[in-house]
Amino acid sequence: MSGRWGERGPGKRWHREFRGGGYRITIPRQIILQVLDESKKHLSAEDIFLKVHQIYPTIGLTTVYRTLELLVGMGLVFKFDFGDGRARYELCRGDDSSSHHHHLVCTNCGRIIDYAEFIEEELELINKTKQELEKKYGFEIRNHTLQFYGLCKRCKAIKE
Amino acid sequence: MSGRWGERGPGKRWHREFRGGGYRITIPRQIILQVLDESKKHLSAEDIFLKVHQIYPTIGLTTVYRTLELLVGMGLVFKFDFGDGRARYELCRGDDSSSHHHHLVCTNCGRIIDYAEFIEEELELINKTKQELEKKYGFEIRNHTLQFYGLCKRCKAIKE
DNA sequence: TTCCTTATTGATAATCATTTTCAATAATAT
DNA sequence: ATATTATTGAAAATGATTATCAATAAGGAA
Repeated sequence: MSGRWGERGPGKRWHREFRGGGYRITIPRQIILQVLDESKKHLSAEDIFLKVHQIYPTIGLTTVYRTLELLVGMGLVFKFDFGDGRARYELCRGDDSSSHHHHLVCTNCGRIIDYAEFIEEELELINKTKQELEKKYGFEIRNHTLQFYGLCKRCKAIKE
Repeated sequence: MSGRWGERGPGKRWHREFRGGGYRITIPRQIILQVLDESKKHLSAEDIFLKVHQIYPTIGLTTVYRTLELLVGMGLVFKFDFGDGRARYELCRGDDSSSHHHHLVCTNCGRIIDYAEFIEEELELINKTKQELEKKYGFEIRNHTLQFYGLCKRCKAIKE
């Protein structure tokens, strides 16, 4: 409320990543990170803009886009797409089970389900694949998505 | 060359799917399908437009978009996204190994690699997951993607 | 075949998410 | 405190995709 994130809040938390890259730690950036940190779900740029706007009304949508681009480049945020024309963003949270991006997407209504079944097994295979691909193609892999597309129960029923 | 696709070419091939849905089999649709069928790679709408244009110069970009949307809805074409702001389209070719959508995407330069390593193992696990998810969530799953994001060899080198 | 109905087409304009531009502002180093 | 320069936000520009609408053509009926 009293605007001193720089002392012990999110501002401090990513201090190294920012200053190491020559980037400044600004209020808008701190609040965007705070919003991402407090949200579990895949947010669109506008979702983020609206949430930040409640805390910091002078924020501009442009700044949100720019900051997200920066954070993606820094590897702090993961950007992905469900095919509905708007990108989604999510804070990277290490390799634990809360950071996987495995979804079930309805191509008709756009509904998205984060599933957790087989996550352990999947992550094991994916990790193995990842290492092999990094070696073979010289990539530095930072993230992955596994998405299933189809019709959700409701849309399937509507279409008979 | 002599434009008689309706006799034994692609026009005939998807006759059932079209007429069954009440859709008409038109020249533009046949050529779009022909182009998709002859292309292995994930094409953007504009890629497809340009290829169709060489065969059928009066084609309009609008028709390409509309037809692709129709084909996606019919389940004949798979639409997906690499995060570069334009959708890609690919003809569905059954469940064989030529129809997987497993990619390695460079988030810096946009390079895309279709990899084939571990495909068998992956498909096995994915198929198992798919069936479980269909049962649990009532989805009718039609497709999936598995994508790894990161920096390609070249971009990694440039950034030190 | 010829005509009729209506889905489809293609040019154009409209949308919508994302980027670019640029003068004003604010975060750091000195 | 001050100078330097990254960052911001408003507004305009971009680029992919979608909606509009009169003209055309596919497929069924006569």
